[in-house]
This record gives sequence, C-alpha cells and structure tokens, in this order.
Amino acid sequence: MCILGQSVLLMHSSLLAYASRYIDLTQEEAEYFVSLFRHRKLLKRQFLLQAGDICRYETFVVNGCLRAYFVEPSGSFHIVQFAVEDWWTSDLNSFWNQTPAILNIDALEPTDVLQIEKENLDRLYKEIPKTERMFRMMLTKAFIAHQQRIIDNLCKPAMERYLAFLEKYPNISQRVPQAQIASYLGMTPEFLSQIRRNLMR
Amino acid sequence: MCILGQSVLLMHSSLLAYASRYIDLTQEEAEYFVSLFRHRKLLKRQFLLQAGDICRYETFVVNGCLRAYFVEPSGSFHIVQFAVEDWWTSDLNSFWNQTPAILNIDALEPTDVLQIEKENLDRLYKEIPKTERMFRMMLTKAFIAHQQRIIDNLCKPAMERYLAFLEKYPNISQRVPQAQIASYLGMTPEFLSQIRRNLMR
DNA sequence: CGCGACGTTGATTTGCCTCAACGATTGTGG
DNA sequence: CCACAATCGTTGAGGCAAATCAACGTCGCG
Repeated sequence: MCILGQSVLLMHSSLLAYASRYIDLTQEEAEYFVSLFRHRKLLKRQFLLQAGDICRYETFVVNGCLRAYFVEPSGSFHIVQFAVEDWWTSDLNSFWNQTPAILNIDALEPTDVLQIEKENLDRLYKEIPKTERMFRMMLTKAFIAHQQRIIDNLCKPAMERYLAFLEKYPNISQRVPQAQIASYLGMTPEFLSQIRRNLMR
Repeated sequence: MCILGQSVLLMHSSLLAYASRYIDLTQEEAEYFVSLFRHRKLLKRQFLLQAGDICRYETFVVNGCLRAYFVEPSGSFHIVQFAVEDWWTSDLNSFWNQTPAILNIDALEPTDVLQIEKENLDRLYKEIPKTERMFRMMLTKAFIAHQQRIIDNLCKPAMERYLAFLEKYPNISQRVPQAQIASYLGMTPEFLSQIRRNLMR
C-alpha cells in the first residue's frame, strides 16, 4: 500500500470488480486485463482531453469526478456527461476514428483514472473475446441512457428534467456545482436557481 | 423470385451486404446467420411494437420506413428515430431486459423487415463470435450519433437543427411528412412551417 | 363530390434566456 | 490571521424563441 494514496493495486481491484459484473475472468486473464491499463492522477481542473486532440484512451474512473463538455464557437459550453466512480468516459467518436475530438474532458475533483489505448483494447478483444461482450453490454446500457435523455429533453420542461436528474443521479447532484448541472440539463444557472426556489414550497 | 414482391432470398442478401461492412462470413456462417431471422411485411401504419408489450426482436429494415416514438400521458408524442433501409430498430431497453416497452414502432410506408429474437441473437453470438463485434460496432456508431443529437438539441436553435437534419438525412426528409420531422426535431409543425417560410428567402 | 391528411398563416401566450447587480462562501497570498 | 479575489448561487427586469390555439387552403382518395 502506497503512502501517497490508493495504490495501483487497489485501482485495479476497482476495475476488476466492475468487470465482474459482466464477465468472469480467471486469475490469469484478470492480470492480463489490468496490465493493459495505465493509471493516471488528475488534479482539480486538469484536462484529460482537449478538443482538437485525438482521444487516445478509453477511460475508467476509479474515484473523483470528470465532466465532458462541448464548447461552442460563441464560447458557451454544454456538459455532455459527468463521470464518477465506475463510469467510463471518452470522446468515443474521436477514439473510434482517431480523429480530432470535439469534447473537452476535465476533472471537477481530484480524480484517479485507468486508461487503455485503442491498440491495447483491440488486442484485449482478440486475446480475451469475452471482454468484447462486456464492452458491448456497457455500450448497450449507455445507449439506452442516452436515448432516455433525448426523450426527456424533447418532452420534459425544465423543472421535470431537474427532478428526474436528482432522482437518477443523487450522488452527482450532491457534489457538483449547480451551474454545471444546469449546463447538463440544457438551461441557464439563473433559471435553475428559479426552479429550485419554486420547489421550496 | 416471388411474384408478390422481393423474395426472402433478396431480403437476406440485403442483410448480408450490410453485415459484410463489418465482418467477413463464410458461406456456411452466412447461411446460419440469416436462418435466425424471420421475414415480416408491414402495411402502412401497421405496428411493429406497441408500448407496454415486450420487445422480442431486434429489427433490420430491408426497405420502407419505420418510426419509433414515445407517447406522453398528455397524448402528445415525440419521434425518437426513423428507420429506413439498412437501419436497425427496437426498443433496446425493452429488448435487453425483456421489460415492457415505452416506445411504439410503426410503418410510415409499406415495409419489409427481418427480425431476430433475443434467444437467437445470444445463440448467434455464441456460435459466431465475430457477430458480437458487428453489433458492438453498430452500437458504437449509434451511440455516437445519439450523443451528437444530444449536443445539437442542447445548443442549436430550431432552424439549425432543421438544416442539419436535411443535410444528414436527405433520404428521410424527402419521404416523411413534415409534421413527423418536426416531432423528431423537438418542435411544433407550425413552427417548422414558419422556419421553412423564412428559409425561402 | 366530400372527407381526411397535411401544410400554412396569424394572434396571443409562455417558458426560458440575457443582462446586470448583489450576497455568501471559499481559498489564497501577504 | 486577515484581506481580497474568485467562485458560486440568488434575484429581478426585460426580451425573444417557440408553443398554443384557431382558422384556412390544398391536395389525394374513397
């Protein structure tokens, strides 16, 4: 155990615990699996990815909190995703095609992540095919969540979207600033504040 | 070749052509692959899935056009997806968990589809593992498209969303009624009409 | 022909944004 | 340990994009 914080071993066990929800790995497979990831520590506000760069890694969050956001030419920005413990994040389009990213990803808290390169991920699929199943399942869940979000954005007014967010992500709503949540929900911080006032009664 | 329309053989070749974009199948594998699908013909306005039912199939569109939409308690509805030739559709959440669907799917035109049951899909993954790769890749692309749609909905005004839609789906915008497109884009038909008038100059 | 589906137009309303100013809290350097 | 800046949330006035409601025109079709 490392004095300076959680050891890499503990990081790995966090990732393996996650994987075990989807697939069973032998001791040997598990070791190979985690060996393809590299650990990285982020300070608050440090970037994991900047728009324009190529997204080289798929990222697993061990602890802390990241945000992925899109910056418009006008300068305003919109949060696409929060990622806390046990979440994955990346600019999937950039990662998949190895093209410049349109998303920025940075840390809202000091954060530990494990990252895997595209090459290694392809290698992993090849060496341990059932890992491909895991990623397919993860993607399925993420896709469903995105679809639900599209539906909500289409038909729910601001207050309902906020209430749904509170219910769905209680662990996120308690740790990230309200302005960030407003951005995620597609409204201004001022308006979210007004909504909260109305909810007080 | 069947007198009453495209033969099942041609349907299958359409599906195999699609699959070949992602993976290579031997003759034998290809035959097994398509044998797991059943063909179905839909009349205009016929339902493929109704909310509340369990979504038993993943559906590949051979020709025609489907829409997947969500109906609110108030009665208003929102189109989540159009599916034309070479697209897949389902209520993925319902299919995945075998829980009641929240989406309705029906035909905007007479439509031919090929459907695979969950059991057979799982069997397919097992017998021909590379098919799992294909579905993972399809999902990745769909996920990316959904993410882009979320971004667009968050930051683009109605007119830009409409223009982006025209550019992205020219083959859809020419065949489905404008009111349907308005629903997909999250605006009223009246407002879309106004936008089109403004674009006339 | 007459009905239903579809698109258009205009008047009015409203949900949400913009802009600007003002507390409260945090944190950081002197 | 204090002072000051930065961050964060709140409040209010005014404006705009888009919804609502209602009426009307135009097809295609039974």
